[in-house]
Amino acid sequence: MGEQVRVRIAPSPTGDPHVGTAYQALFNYAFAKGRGGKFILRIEDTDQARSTKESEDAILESLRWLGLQWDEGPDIDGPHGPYRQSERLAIYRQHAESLLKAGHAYRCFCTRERLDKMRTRQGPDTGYDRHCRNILPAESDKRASAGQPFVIRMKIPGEGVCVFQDLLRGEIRKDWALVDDQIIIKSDGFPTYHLAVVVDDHLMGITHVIRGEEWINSVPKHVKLYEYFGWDLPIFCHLPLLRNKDKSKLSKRKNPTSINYYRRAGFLPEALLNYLGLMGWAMPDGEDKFTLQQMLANLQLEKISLGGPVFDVDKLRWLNGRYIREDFSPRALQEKLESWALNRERIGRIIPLVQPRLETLADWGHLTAAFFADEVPFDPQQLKIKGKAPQEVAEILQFSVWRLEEQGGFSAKALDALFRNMAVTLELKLRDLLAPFFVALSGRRVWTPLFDSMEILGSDMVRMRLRRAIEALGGVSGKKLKKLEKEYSVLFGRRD
RNA sequence: GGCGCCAUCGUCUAGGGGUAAGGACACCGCCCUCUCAAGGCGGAGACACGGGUUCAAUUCCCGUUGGCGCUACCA
Repeated sequence: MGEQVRVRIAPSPTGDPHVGTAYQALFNYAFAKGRGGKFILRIEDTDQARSTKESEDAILESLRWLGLQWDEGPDIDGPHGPYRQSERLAIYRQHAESLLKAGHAYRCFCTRERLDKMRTRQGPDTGYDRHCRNILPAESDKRASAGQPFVIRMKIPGEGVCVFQDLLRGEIRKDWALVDDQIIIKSDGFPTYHLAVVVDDHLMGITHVIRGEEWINSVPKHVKLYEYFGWDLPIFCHLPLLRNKDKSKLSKRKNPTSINYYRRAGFLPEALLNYLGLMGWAMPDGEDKFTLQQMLANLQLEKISLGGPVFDVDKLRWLNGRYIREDFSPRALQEKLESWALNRERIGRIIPLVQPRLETLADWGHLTAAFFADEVPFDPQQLKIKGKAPQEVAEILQFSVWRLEEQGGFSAKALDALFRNMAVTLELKLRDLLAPFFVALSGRRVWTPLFDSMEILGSDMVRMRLRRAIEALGGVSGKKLKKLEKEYSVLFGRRD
């Protein structure tokens, strides 16, 4: 009997809770629970600029909604806490110090300017030129204590080849010469992913590192760190990446990726989970519909197929339909509908908006339909702003999507300010600017007050409908997007 | 560009040296039916290409091509 299985999901709280996170969480969870192991949630918030508490809360909430309950996490203390990396800074610093002392790492005092210059000089292919690698320790200490800013880099061998095992792919090898002297502590004192993940996975007793394929190329860095620390390697298992229809990595521009969107659009957590379970894996009997319990009882990681699966909303809808038809009595469905949207709370928020516009009680139906829908049908011809070409309207909608993404809260008041500001910036009358939003969000030119309605609809659904409108206007191509981003940063300030 | 990973119907997949290459979504047709769904039945639809290995390759090996990913003081 080997040691107990311990796995983790380690999301970075930098945006909407992503279905890719749910996908990774599902396989980690099912693997651990299938063999009496533990499933740990760790928040990787080492990017100070992009991490937010709202995002973290949303991620926890959506994983709970899916029913993937963790055994240890930021809100459930365990023997290896804290489970938020920003609260573990001392641990990383201490480990970085030990590498420094052992000569496995060094301070790098290079400025951004020097690095930029170096890169343009030698092209983008070669990594850091190891300029600071040979600074004598005494000298390094002196400069550091003199207050000169620095990062800490790990030493990577100049030659030889790194060989490691991936549970699904077998042996993988990569020349050390192609690996960079990775920064492990940033100048703000925070660790980068590579240090933090290795230290935490070890300290938290993680036995199987199950994560996305995008990490394969950094495994050598991790392997080296394990070696420097004298720790045993966990088992690496890199899952394929979920894809858009065009096979690129699943992205919100081409697909709904926010778990909250699916929730709002009326998908059931068990159906979404089941669908995700079909990505790269199949039940032994080939049955498409299965419960989490059945999945964890049957999951064998080795059986996962490696072609990147395309996320097909149509099949998800079909599966979701099966759950609705097969697993609910009319009574149970009624309750489900009530908890989803047909409840006093939600209807209570809508009433004040429609009451002034009601001539008969029956007008309720068409006036509020958009609040209970996923897609709303609209006539693309009506997505107009006075004096603007359709393509310009699409660009303005794209700007608004970006602005809304940056928007912390989603209150009517904040939206009011946001759109007024946008109207001024774009030199448009608010009324003209808003016209296509009414159409995109409700399918009609007139609706209940926009900002209040948006608040009720929620950020995810609003942005989804705006993206659909952008598509209907011919979309924004990749090339065009770059240009637009520049324009955007001029008009509204930097965006990342 | 460099490096890494990957490759069965349009999509998700099963399979594996000798199969009629199986299932599901989507699509088409028929049945059921007050409509539409659902359901039933049927249809069309795949082993990327080229070399090996072998009595025999879709399956094993190599190459090509293609796709994706990584190439940040982001994860």
